[in-house]
Amino acid sequence: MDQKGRLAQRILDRYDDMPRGERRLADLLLEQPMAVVEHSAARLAERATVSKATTTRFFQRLGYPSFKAAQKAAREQGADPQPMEFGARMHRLAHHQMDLSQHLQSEVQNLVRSIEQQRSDDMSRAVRLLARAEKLWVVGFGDNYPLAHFARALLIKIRPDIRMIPIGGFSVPEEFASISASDAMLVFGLSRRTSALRNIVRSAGQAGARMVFVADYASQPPSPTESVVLRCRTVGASVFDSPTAAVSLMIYLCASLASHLGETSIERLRRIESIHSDWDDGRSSDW
Amino acid sequence: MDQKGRLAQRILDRYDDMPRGERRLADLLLEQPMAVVEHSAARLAERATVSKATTTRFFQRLGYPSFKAAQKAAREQGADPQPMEFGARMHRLAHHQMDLSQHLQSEVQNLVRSIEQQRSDDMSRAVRLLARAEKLWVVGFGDNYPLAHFARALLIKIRPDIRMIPIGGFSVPEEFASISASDAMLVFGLSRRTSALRNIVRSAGQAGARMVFVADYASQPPSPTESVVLRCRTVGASVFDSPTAAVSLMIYLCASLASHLGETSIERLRRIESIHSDWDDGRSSDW
DNA sequence: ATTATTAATTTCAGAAAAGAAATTTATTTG
DNA sequence: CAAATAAATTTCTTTTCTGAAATTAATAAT
Repeated sequence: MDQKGRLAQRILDRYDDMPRGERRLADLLLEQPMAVVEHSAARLAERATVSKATTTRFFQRLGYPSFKAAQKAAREQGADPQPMEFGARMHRLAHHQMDLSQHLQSEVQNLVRSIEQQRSDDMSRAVRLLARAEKLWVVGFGDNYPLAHFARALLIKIRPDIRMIPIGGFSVPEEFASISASDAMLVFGLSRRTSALRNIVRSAGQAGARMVFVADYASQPPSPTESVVLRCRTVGASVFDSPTAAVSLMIYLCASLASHLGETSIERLRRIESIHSDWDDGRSSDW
Repeated sequence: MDQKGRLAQRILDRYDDMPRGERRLADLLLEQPMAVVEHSAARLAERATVSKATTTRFFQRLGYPSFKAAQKAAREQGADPQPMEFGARMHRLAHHQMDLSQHLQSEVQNLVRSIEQQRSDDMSRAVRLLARAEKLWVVGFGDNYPLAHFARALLIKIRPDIRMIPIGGFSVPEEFASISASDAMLVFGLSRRTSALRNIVRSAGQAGARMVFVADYASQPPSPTESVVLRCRTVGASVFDSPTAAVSLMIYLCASLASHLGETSIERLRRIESIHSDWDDGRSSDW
């Protein structure tokens, strides 16, 4: 009935009733979607510490006639986006009534799964990387802009020199010119990635800046050395993708960063708080 | 140092090598941490569609001598996180109790509680109100600005005439002057509410505009007739308040609105999608 | 205190999963 | 084209998981 989706989609669809070994493969492939085209089935098995037999069964369970078939499909769709998704969403919008509990379930799953899958050393690498940076660039275009904005609002509370890209209506290259090898960049690339984003990432890489990518499972960010990829599940119960898990992860990331920075950031938070109360930006309960 | 970990922590520790049935229980308990004290082992089994035997084994695998022991431990440790004052937060930050599983639990609780408490007729009133409006104003200052921005990004996909306040560096009254009685306003007032916000709300009320407030539980928005208050839990596990639930609620609200608007919004979404692909703002999986 | 009731654990047999090895299929090389 | 090699799949066996039923422990009622 349903259109055969991308590999990641198929995995998520069946994730809940996969046995342990297959789940290991699932996790591996969600984390590294390219692995399926880059490695042999045997190598995948090895990396997931699972037998070759299990690997074969895994791809069969996903509905592929064979591993090769899955690999081929992935290779073809790899550069190509998922073509049918939009139509499917419209269909769902038109016919399904929105159901809060369904939404809740989906959201909680996004959260739980995203956080479950998070490698704690990735997280702490990200924190160290952001802490060490001289200037910190926060980048997000289109739908990712509010997310970037949100992250910046958190970051600016705990350390100085946080810059947004894009900003106002200013031309990006002019602003971006001042990036240096001692800087770090927090890049939001959920769902749609514009060429502007690609350009920036490339330039930042050339400038030698470290990067933290916030991505969904479907995408494959570049991974230069010393960059970190934080993946979020963004499945939406209806028309829209959900950045909820990404937001949540940012809160955790920033809290960790604050903790890592220690007294410096505490002092900064205090100062901000005191300025606020000077200005009487109320925390009172009435509006 | 730390006592035996919290339930959620233990679950996450072992999650990766849990068999399927136990994972069902794990998911259930991560999503509803209170379930372990509120229900019997048999009831948990039932809710996770798993046998009682599995439930027993599950808690044993987690290292508890028995289900009862786990329940007792949860009851003692389990009082859910209360909002803390600034000082307490600083203290916690300084003493570095950053724990992913705690964050997760707090976030899921925020989500679940926020959505559970939502009166469904409030939701649909909000939808109708936003659907009927001629122009739609989205308002959020300070920390609420990214949220407002995010909401606007969703709304503009499904209907025209969405205005942000504040915008750019423009003076608010000048922009705001064009509000009319046939307009509606979506107002974000989580945590800190500035005087600018109060002013706007007052003026909008005088102009006769309908309003949807997104507020936390601590605050008491004004409630003129025909306005709706959507409350969100924003308790953070660490330094920062968490707008996660608010984000999620906005997604639902906007999806419902899209559904309510029907063909109009579908058409609009299609147009947007097609413009995107014209411009080749890629949905490709590479960066 | 004894019994009745309910809840949790253990036992046990059948089902599912997983790996090793055998087999088949594809690919390379002579 | 055949043989050799490599890769994927199946088969077969062992191990792990699971639920039903039996057992034991806890709680309530008399």
